[in-house]
Amino acid sequence: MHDPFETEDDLLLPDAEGAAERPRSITLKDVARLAGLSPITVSRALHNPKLVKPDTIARVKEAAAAMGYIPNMLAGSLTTKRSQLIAAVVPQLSNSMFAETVQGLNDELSAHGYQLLLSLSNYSRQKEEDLLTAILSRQPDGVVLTGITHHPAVRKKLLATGIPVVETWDLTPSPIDIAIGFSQERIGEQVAQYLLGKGYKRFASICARDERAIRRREALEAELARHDIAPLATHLATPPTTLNLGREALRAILAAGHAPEVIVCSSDVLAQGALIEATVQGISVPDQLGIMGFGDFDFSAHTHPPLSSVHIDKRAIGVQAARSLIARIEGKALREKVIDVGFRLIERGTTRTIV
Amino acid sequence: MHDPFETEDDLLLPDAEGAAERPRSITLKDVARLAGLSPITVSRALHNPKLVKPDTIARVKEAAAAMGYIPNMLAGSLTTKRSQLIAAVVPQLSNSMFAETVQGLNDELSAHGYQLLLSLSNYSRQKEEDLLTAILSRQPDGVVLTGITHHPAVRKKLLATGIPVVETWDLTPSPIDIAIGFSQERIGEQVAQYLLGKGYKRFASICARDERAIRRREALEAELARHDIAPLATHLATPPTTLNLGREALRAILAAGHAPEVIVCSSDVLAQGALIEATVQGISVPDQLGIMGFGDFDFSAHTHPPLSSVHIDKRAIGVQAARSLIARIEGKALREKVIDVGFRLIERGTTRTIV
DNA sequence: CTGTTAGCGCGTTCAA
DNA sequence: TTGAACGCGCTAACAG
Repeated sequence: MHDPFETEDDLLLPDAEGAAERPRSITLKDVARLAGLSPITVSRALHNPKLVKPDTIARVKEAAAAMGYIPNMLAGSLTTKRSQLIAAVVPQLSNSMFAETVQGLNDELSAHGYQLLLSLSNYSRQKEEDLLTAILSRQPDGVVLTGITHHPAVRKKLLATGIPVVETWDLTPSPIDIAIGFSQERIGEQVAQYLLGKGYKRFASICARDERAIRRREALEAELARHDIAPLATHLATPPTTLNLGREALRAILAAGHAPEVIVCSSDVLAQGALIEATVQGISVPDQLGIMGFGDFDFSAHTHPPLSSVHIDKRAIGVQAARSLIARIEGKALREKVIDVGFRLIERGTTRTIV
Repeated sequence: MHDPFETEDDLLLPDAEGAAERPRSITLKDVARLAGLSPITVSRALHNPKLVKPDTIARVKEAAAAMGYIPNMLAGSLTTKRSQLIAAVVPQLSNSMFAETVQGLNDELSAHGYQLLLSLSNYSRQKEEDLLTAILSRQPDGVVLTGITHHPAVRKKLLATGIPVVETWDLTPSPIDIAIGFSQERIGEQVAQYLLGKGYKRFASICARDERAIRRREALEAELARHDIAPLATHLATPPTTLNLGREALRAILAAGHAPEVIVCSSDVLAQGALIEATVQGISVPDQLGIMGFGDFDFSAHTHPPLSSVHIDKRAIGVQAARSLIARIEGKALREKVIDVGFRLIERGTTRTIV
């Protein structure tokens, strides 16, 4: 097969001074002219080869390659009403669990010919709403949101466009369209029960200023309350949660004179920070202090001692979101609009093993 | 101001069965009709208000809000040839330094009204090339790539379109368009010199199978060779680099009977793993074993002992990439096509302080 | 300040 | 199996 570029020895270099004068781009028409066909035949040869004679296809492909033809999807999507674009809004990428979800989402979308338009809301409802308008103006085939609480206009706009939507990292009986996540409340409750079962009585927590983390903590405290236990202290940390925030939080809690038996963290990153701080201060974990994390990061099994945590399949949330969206776009009926990916308490070395 | 949605009590719910029948979307024409104006006036009122009388603008805005009008950017971009879209290709997001760069890129782009089309290449040149075609078909105003080595077709296509391009995380005298990064070679060399200066003689390394990491290691070994030192062992790890990979690597190196004085890691994540493994094995760091990381992650200053590392401003690479691209798009002349963001050796507790 | 005309590049629809 | 006409929704260019 011949090199499609061998005749191109006159490539234009981008212009260093001022706006680059882009060469007028090659269109379907140009290819058609070279191949001696009509534009529509070229279009079909490229996207719907069954309708075209094999040698015509060959002629088209050769012409397209020779000219370095790249289709203009803006124009295509304008007619077909399909953009092959999925938009996702997550709070943050640095130091967050969402990077894994975005990775999963991307991988699955990519495998199905979709592309990802990514926006970061920085945990701001207003920002999310602003982003959404810009997003919808790109006519995405689907939208992935983080969480279930949004600016009221978000729900309204999304319902008005009728576009498939997945809300992630949480569950709700009344999703905008589809929800894929897990119950914060059940986690809080089960963590409480687990730790109570271990005989812990004096609780503290280090919690990110993140709506879901807060709901988990509230559920935990509610369960403690049912056992007549009030938490000693809660330290709030603004995301992104870093290891140092965990260290500082534990330091602050201890400096305030609290002596918790166990400390519940809203992220393993914070938990690892607490673990290091405890180690540095000569507090033995788990003998003198238990530490419970969240997220089961891939470092969590390998700290010393390894972190007890709550496992969430962060990647699966993204993969599943992509699948549901694609199914919806392709008109397949969904088995369920609310998918619970669950969670698993992981007992490791930072919580005591004997009661 | 009146609620734009209060008259909308007939929102269509997405159809659970089969493809959603989307309501025909509201266009500029619809808004124009309601406002009693021509479409172009509405367009101007929305995007070029200086050309329009204030009360006309008010009428337009009211009509647009009442109808829940969302512009169709595909159509707009088709005419203007400007998509307000920047495409970025990075190898991975999970557990990688690129998440920070993407975050910086996004934040800066977002502040200037651009959106981000994100693709992940999984360190594959071929995948990058495949992605690029899909990317270019969206008519992005600019492209951000990771690294300076690409499939030959990548350079060709990019030059042919004349689109602004930034290559990141590395430097080269001959970028496709713009390069923003740092010199792998100088890092390898300086790390070698720094460690030699500390009196280390027996070196091992844990290195990701990543082109840039490998070049850093090679530069380090070249510098060692100049001092007649051959490294004892190199352990290669496939990205994403996890803490456990670092632990395993150190274990493997020791099990093979090597007794390095210092171990150079291509990422702080690996370094932290090595640190933990050393601690677990009762090897005192830095007394019996020095550990040098790379990347200066935000946990690195807070491990115990804190990690010596090479600081890279990962976020700045993204921010700077956005700025250069935007400048280019707006036709401003760039001061330089190759921007060295530099690096800084950070001496902390995992390398010995006395010679 | 506002409107008319034309066309961006493509795919749907209908016809041959 | 191929083609012609048309329109997707918008804005540039020109007019008034």
